[in-house]
Amino acid sequence: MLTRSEEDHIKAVHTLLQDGATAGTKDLAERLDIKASSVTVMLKKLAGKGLLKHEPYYGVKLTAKGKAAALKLVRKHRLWETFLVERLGFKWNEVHDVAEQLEHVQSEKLTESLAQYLGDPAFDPHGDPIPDRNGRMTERDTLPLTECSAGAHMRIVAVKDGSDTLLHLLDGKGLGIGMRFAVIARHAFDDSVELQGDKAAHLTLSAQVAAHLLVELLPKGKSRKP
Amino acid sequence: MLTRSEEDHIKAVHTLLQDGATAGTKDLAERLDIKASSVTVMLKKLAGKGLLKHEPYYGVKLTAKGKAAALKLVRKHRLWETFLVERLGFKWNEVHDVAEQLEHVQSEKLTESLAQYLGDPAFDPHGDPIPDRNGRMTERDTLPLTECSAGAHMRIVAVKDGSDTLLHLLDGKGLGIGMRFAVIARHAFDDSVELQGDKAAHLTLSAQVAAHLLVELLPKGKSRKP
DNA sequence: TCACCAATTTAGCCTTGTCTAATAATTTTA
DNA sequence: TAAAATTATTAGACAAGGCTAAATTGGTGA
Repeated sequence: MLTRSEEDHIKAVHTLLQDGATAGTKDLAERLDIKASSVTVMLKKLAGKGLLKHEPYYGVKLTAKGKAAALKLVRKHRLWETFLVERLGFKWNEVHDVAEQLEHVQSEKLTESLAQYLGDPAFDPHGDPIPDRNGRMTERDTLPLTECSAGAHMRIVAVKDGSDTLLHLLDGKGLGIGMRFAVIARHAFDDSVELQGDKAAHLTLSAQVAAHLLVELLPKGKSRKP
Repeated sequence: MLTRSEEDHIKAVHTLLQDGATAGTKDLAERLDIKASSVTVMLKKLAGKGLLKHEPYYGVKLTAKGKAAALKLVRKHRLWETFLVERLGFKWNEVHDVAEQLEHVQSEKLTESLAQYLGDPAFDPHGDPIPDRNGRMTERDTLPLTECSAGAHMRIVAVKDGSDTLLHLLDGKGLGIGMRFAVIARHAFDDSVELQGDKAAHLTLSAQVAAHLLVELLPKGKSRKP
């Protein structure tokens, strides 16, 4: 059984590694909003419990045990986010803090009942994959919309690091996970992107916005059927 | 903002007072499963925050502020219990520990969204009243089945202090909240009670079981309609 | 009324997780 | 390559919330 702080540290390590960053003492301190010296102490403790390996000035790696613990937390976090959005009517940007609390509730039965209740979803409301009970996630080929060439057909599958203001903008344009578009043009001048939706919907997105949208390419011509 | 331990203490005081017991240092220590000396310290802290008044050797009383805090916790606890049973398929006896964790999640919006999602229930799966957002509870005239005279028509509205074994027994007999019965007989020898349900269901309950069932009397003759 | 028993509090200690300040180790840069 | 900058660790302190042991308080029975 891990304490709340131990769980927070494990998850922070996992998130950093997932993003391709190194998980050094300093990086963890920033992410957890505590001092580096506190992180040092906790890393020692977690290494002692066999959850991670710590190589100073190089970074932390999770052991299999640590990885499993992290994935369990990610699973719980994303299941709760799904619940909050799909059942309780929260907006994308309102769920994080609450899910952060709910993910620490300890009950195997609760987690699995919730998953089943939600229909064992494979992706959360932000489009991020939800690990199954064994820690396995559905893989998808995605790319940022900024790297999508003109003429491509695609579907929006995830929103990266959605801040309040970004989500507000997307809401305003009626954009959401799962929507399909054709890329009409990419303007070299400002890297903005023009999209054409199914129903005469025509949109222009700035490079900043496009960079936050992950899309999945669709076979051409089939603009409707999956 | 209260800490988890502060919340636990406040709720323990409230529960004891609710049951008509006095909330002395020792009683609280027993209920919280900590030592009396620890309770003393915490009571001092809570009194300092204006949540309760402490009269040594006499007992603790909650202030209006303390009462409000306690009712908020009770509300959250019972809403979560309702969610767990009605939506996730938990049994009566499986919900307490999980609800104990969930009740500490801090989010006004979560609480109210959950309440709305559940249809603003006035009673939880054990039949206990759920305080509304202002702390008000629906009142009901109830009495233990042991005090119900022969010939009376009644409905089971709550199960007091349901242990695993009691709930298992009730399940086995097909008994649940909301069911209507006529009291056929009360046997002086062992205080057992005989009940007659709508559909030829005939049951005998021991005094021990009957004492745990709270019932609401129904106008005679109307065995069907509320 | 006095002595005892139970309830309560006080005093001092421990653990967890944090902090600050000082020190050490490593990498970067000039 | 040596100084500077960055990163990490250690040492000592503190707050929260628990514990044990000892002292205190209040009620009660002989």
